[in-house]
Amino acid sequence: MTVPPEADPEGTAVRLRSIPEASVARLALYLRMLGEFSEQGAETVSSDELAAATGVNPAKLRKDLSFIGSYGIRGVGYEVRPLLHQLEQALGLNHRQAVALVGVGNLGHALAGYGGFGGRGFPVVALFDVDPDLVGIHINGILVEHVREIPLISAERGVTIGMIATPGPAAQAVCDLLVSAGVQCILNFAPVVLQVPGDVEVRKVDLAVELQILAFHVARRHLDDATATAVNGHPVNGHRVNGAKGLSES
Amino acid sequence: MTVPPEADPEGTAVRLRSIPEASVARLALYLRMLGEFSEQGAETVSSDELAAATGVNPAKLRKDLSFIGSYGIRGVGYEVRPLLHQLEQALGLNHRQAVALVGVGNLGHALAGYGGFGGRGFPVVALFDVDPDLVGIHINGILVEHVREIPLISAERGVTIGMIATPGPAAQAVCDLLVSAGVQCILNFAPVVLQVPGDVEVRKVDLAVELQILAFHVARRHLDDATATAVNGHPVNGHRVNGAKGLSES
DNA sequence: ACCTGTGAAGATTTTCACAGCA
DNA sequence: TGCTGTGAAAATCTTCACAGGT
Repeated sequence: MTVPPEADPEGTAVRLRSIPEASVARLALYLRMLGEFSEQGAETVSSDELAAATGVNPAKLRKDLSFIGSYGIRGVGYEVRPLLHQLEQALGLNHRQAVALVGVGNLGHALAGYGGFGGRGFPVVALFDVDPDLVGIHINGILVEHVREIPLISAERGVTIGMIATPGPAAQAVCDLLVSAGVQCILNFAPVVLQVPGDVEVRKVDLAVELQILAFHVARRHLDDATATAVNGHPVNGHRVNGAKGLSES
Repeated sequence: MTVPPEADPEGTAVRLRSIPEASVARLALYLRMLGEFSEQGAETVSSDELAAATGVNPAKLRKDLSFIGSYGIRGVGYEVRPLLHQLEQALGLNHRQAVALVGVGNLGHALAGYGGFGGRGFPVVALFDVDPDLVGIHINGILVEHVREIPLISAERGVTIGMIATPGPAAQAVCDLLVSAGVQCILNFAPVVLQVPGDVEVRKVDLAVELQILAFHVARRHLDDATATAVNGHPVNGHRVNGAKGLSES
């Protein structure tokens, strides 16, 4: 028997389930920007201010926040501190998420030393590689261990997120090891599509693809300019100059 | 006078303009995967094969390819080699794109040494930083120059893409310098929203946000499991498990 | 007067399903 | 038969515009 489509009407948990995927990505953005507002001593922000700071449309932002049931104050805005906590809770940042990083070559080494993780509630608690020259060294005070230790050590240290920064061909095997250790969330920097069970979430960061998307836009722009010039006699400047627009992002 | 909606019927250039943004991102993916198929000596691929390899729905893939006017062969599939060239052309990879990288701290240093760029037609031709300890050193054979040289050197070396890997507070100033040098495409790793003129394209890669999105999914999953277990008596395992592919073990 | 919360319209993207060709 | 190419339906996401508090 399957789960009925509408179990638990008005339940406390269910509202989370219904946050659109696209909104989740932006909520994370709002959270960081709110942190900065908070550090600067702001008590409240309006949707317009926060929207400008994050490059998002204000109505969209309000709708995003409405998904986590936030309470803004009409005529005023949102109280920074409470909103911040609400976002943290919605994003599951109440309990720390321990990160294991596999592959400490070029990119991996940088990620291991990158301050942006630990400071934000994602401490890197384990490093792995296969290279005998790397296994045994310390990076940022953390010992690099052999990949074969992944299952044991991940379980031991309560790893919930795995980052894969290995060469492409090694990624799937590493992924399988992480999954076998119970890791359900994987951030994949390797240029391959990982095969995982349905209860594992994978996100991919693909730098070469990002550049190619940009390359496409250069090419298109040159074509646009050429045709527009041919018709108009002078180049176009089509888009609005960014009152916080146009940087739609994912 | 504005540009007429349908100048150049059947023209070679215009079709490019109409590729949906979401498709462009996937075309880059197909391109890489095709490269691998090609290396393995495949002559043709079906949309199903390529879709499986890239993790995309086959119908979506066919539609994506139809935007660049590709000619597949019914009953057979696509010829790897010609399709590859068509994709390269559509993505603007016929002429090399020179990349300038600003900020060679932790992350930037790794990016500078990352082989995935130069090998794919995106040679890094200039490095910049403000830190006196870094200015003057060589990374991968490239001299790190002072940020103030950005306008001059970028123009000299024909930079078309800028990558910003500085700390957040420095990013906007660096961005302005790149724009003043005529750079129209920027890949931004700094955790800020850049303000740019309308003719400049920015893409953002935000690692902390990626982790937070994952964290959200862990949290949601735990809630789901809890409720599903409560209803079913055992945890759910929603999706298909995806026929054991490949690169097995170590 | 100002700003949130949201129904409804609009735009975009995904998926289906099948005609048509090799 | 097998697989592409594509209208049309469905799903998702964005934007508008305004009711309703403060």
